Amino acid sequence: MAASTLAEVAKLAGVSLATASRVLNGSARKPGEGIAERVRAAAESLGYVANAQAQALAKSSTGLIGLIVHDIADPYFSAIAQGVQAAARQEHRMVLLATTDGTPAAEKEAVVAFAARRAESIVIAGSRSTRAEDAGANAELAAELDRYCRNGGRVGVLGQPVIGAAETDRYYTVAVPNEELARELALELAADHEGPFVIVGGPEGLATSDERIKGFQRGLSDAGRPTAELLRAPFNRNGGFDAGVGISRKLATAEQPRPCIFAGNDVMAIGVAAAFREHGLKIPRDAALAGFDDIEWLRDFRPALSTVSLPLEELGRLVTLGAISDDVGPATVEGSVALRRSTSSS
Amino acid sequence: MAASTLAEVAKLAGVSLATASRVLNGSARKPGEGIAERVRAAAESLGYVANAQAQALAKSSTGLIGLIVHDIADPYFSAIAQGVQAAARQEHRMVLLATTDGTPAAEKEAVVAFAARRAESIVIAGSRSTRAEDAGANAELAAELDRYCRNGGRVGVLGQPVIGAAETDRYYTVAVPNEELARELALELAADHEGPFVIVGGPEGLATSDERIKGFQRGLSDAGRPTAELLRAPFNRNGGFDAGVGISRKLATAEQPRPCIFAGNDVMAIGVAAAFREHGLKIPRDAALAGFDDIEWLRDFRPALSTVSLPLEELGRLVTLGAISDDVGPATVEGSVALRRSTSSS
DNA sequence: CTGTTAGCGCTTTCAC
DNA sequence: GTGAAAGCGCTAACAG
Repeated sequence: MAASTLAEVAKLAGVSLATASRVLNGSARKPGEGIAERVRAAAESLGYVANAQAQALAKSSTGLIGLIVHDIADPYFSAIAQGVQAAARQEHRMVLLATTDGTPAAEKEAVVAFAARRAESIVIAGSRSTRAEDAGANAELAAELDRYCRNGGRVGVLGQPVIGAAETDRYYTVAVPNEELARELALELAADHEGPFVIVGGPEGLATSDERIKGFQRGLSDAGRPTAELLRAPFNRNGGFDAGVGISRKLATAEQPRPCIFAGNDVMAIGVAAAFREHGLKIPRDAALAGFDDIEWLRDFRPALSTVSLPLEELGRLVTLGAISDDVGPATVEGSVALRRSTSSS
Repeated sequence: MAASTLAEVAKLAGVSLATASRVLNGSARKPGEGIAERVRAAAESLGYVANAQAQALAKSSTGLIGLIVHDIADPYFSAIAQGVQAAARQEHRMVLLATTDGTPAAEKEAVVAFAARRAESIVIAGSRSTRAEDAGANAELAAELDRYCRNGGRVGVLGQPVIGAAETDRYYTVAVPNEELARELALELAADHEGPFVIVGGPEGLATSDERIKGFQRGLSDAGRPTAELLRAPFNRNGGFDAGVGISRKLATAEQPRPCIFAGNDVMAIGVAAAFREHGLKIPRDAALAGFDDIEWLRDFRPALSTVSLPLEELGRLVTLGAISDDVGPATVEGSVALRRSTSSS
């Protein structure tokens, strides 16, 4: 990567390094227009492109922002990434991407890599794990993040605060009101569903999933309904599918009342629906089905999926802005229940 | 971003900068284990994280790879990004992300930014535009890319080669056989569809779209069928929807034979299907419908969409590997026609 | 307004 | 094996 240097440009233009720097890369002091013109011409003719590494080193500011997601191919995360990218662009930052499959250990590695690159902010999206076996890795992640903050970094967290983080004033958290929204969903669902409720949740300890489950149960309880049966499965499409297979079998075996299934997120719900189809069952005829997230690419799915709308891209924007500047007030996220055909009465 | 420096570590360990460097960051010469241990301890106690910027400057190699996509929220691109990310990780590189909405001007800007960051390779995904009005911007993009190559960069191109690129030996292109695959699709479709064919393509000049259209028409012709009517719309879900509305209206107006619609990509096809639904028309009853790409998140859509499967993630992996190392042979992409329910006979 | 001169943090010959 | 010193390309005081 050997492009021409500022020194070469300066020499060609017959000026000093400092002057060349001043005209090419912004500075308070503006050199005379005649000189400036010569420098620009020289730069142009040499195809000069400033070395951002060197600039970063010299002024210790990189304009980099690190983004950590579980899986960039997951529409949930790619929508968020879009928002992050938009905000970064608006603020003249570049984004460094890392995917981790949600494992705290990989997240920690990503933080180290970003810290090495001297990213000015790190945005970390995706649910934290509260499982006992992840406690160690979580602590390491928090420690790494704290160290990063102590060295001047800022971090934006989407969802739940990082477990065990200390330097809290350098964290900007945009919390998603999972629990409250899930409660509202349960309330609305309970209003016109007679039968029993079943929850298809993610693995225990996945914070987002746990919050949604908890909120949904609470809503049910508030509506005077019995607690829902809880099924656990991977928090993705196939997890939903597997759970759906189980439910379908049960429905086929015995004469059971029509259940209302709440899946922890939209893609799980889609999995449940797919399993139902394979077993000749129909939604909403044989079961009501609701998801969470309102993923854009799933909106054309039929029957239209009842879900909770989340402004994913906006979330990404907000957390990024908050992670860049420290005078961004706390953001409140508005989600809303969207009842559609998958939970209609029959 | 002021972390502790190598110098501090060296001082604490009571060794020279050089030695500290050798033990902390790999080097051919291995200092004695006793010394090494002291250095490591010092680094650990100071929470030392090497400054990648400084390293990059010193050894002029950044380990950065730039990725340019139209829209990271589009499942087509996010699948590719996943592959790019995987390859980058495997090769110990970090990826810098830029989104451009497909405008050559923004792509050029991204290239400049990556060049400034001294990214070692740039992967550029997404269709090139062959429209006359983009010619200028395309030329600038090609010029920028060429300059980047001349300065030692390598570029990986997914889809069509960059128009007007000169330094071709530093480009690694993974071409998608759009035309041939579209032709195969047409051939298979023609085998059991009686009625007329309609193509819902992207705007004229969008290379990917144009290739698919051309291949499809050729396949039709090879099958002894008349040329399909061609509708143009934005190359996304809403473009498909709008085109679908038009087709639905026409179908409703006059008594027409059941058409077979080929949409330029899956999301357009989904748009067409949505429009049909809104007009009370059913697929495949009132029209056969096929897409292209076989987007993973759309596989649970019903009726199952006939399409052409493309190994998107693998494609991302391949271009990236090719853009990193120059001894990666040309890759051949295998796509395959997947006929499903959306084009079944009735 | 322009030029000189220290660094920024690290790698890497080259001596010892 | 270890250390001293010269950069890598650029910015930012500080002089002139």
